[in-house]
Amino acid sequence: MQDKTLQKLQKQPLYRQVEEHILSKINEGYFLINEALPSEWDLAKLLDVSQGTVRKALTELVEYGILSRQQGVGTFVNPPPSDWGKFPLNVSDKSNLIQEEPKQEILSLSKVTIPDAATHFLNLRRAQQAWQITSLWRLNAKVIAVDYAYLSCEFLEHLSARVIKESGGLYSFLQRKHATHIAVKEEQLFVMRLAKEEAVLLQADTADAATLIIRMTQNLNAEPIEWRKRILLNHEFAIVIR
Amino acid sequence: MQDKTLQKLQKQPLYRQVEEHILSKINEGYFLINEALPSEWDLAKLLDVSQGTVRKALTELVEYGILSRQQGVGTFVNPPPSDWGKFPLNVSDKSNLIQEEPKQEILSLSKVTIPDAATHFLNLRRAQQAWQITSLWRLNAKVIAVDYAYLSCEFLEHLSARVIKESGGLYSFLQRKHATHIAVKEEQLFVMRLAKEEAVLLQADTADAATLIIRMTQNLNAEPIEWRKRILLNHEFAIVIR
DNA sequence: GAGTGGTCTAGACCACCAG
DNA sequence: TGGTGGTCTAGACCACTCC
Repeated sequence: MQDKTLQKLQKQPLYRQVEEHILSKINEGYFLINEALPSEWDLAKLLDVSQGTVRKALTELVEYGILSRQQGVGTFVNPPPSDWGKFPLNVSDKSNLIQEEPKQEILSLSKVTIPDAATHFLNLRRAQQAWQITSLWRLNAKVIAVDYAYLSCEFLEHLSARVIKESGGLYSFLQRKHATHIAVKEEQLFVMRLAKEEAVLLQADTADAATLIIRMTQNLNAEPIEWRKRILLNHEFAIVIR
Repeated sequence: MQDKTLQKLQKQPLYRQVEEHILSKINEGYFLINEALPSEWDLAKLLDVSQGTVRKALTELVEYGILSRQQGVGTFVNPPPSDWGKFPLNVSDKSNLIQEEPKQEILSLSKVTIPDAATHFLNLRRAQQAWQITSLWRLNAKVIAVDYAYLSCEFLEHLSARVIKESGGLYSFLQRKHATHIAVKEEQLFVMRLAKEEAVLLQADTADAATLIIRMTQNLNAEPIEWRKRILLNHEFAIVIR
């Protein structure tokens, strides 16, 4: 029983260390997206722990949405989540279960003074600078939502719309390029009427009803990453919560 | 190794049988609400399984929200969930984390022809009869939501507003009196404008914006139980999703 | 039939809480 | 200090998938 890669006798439980190890291998590109991991027994041998410990680690990563399991086949690395989030839209036709995810278009990226509402969650001071990423969401060519994401400039010094697009979204970019796996901490939903600015962007009437969604995301160490505000026209589409 | 209460060599995994056993003991009133269960080791001895198997069963019941665990203290039976659901409301004051659950008032209970939208989920035919339970929800005396719950009459032959009130809500009633633990299968959220009928009930203006919530609930065997429609005025309160 | 995930055991030790 | 939940092991067997 020799310590090979994991530091036993640490405050962190062994299975957490196994999780960290697997995550870092994913980040390094050693375990590839949509590819199978080594079997539970092989991982156990590799890391010098029991299969049960590997199993517990994999179970948590499956619950986080990072891995998928198929009995008799293997355990696979999921692609990074999209910026839309985990609640798909459901076209409310007669019991059609057509669930779709809208397409993102990044409108702009810039440094702005952070909105007051976001300061507390991101641990920033009032009127400090932060990245603002504005996106438009389309379902079948129709604009259905606008989106303002805010991130601390200290956390991310360099950023451009191009690299985010190339990665396929902010969350994908953070996972691929900054080894930051993202998790939603909380979402808050309000009804509202559109202000002029959003009505123009959404090609809708002022005073139309919409859903205001505030999303707060963090990394797997529960450190705040992003505060996002979305205005969604879900008259004809349902937000599906499972 | 004698089979005492569980039937081993069954298609169901042992830990599921342990779950069933614990649930039935809760339903029988043998394990009391807010009281501690026997320790994992005692349960293991009692049911003639290993502590690991008991542990896995308890873990699932904790995830369902039926039990709570406290390290070093014990495992406790939670009170049944309220009809409000698992998403509390958040007063949107300056980062006040005051989360509150509104108070329910049952307005009426009657047999009606079921709305078309609910037939598919409840496996009923069009224009069949179903129970309709109408509730009003108040936050600090202010009316904020109306609620129409539908249940199959075949599933529940006898029902009255009084017994539901006495139990503290429909879900509580189903758990206490019908051994039916309830789980949300899916919720769908739309924005809408108030129709006259709801505007009156909610003491709001016609054409005011509101959130329409469709909730589908099932028992732990994934059989459909209830289809519920809620109209919520969440201008000033957020629905909090964790 | 070989290989994978899924279940189960018996026994050990650790971390936390209460009296 | 004794009892509880939390972690970990080594080894066994089952259930499923694919060749």
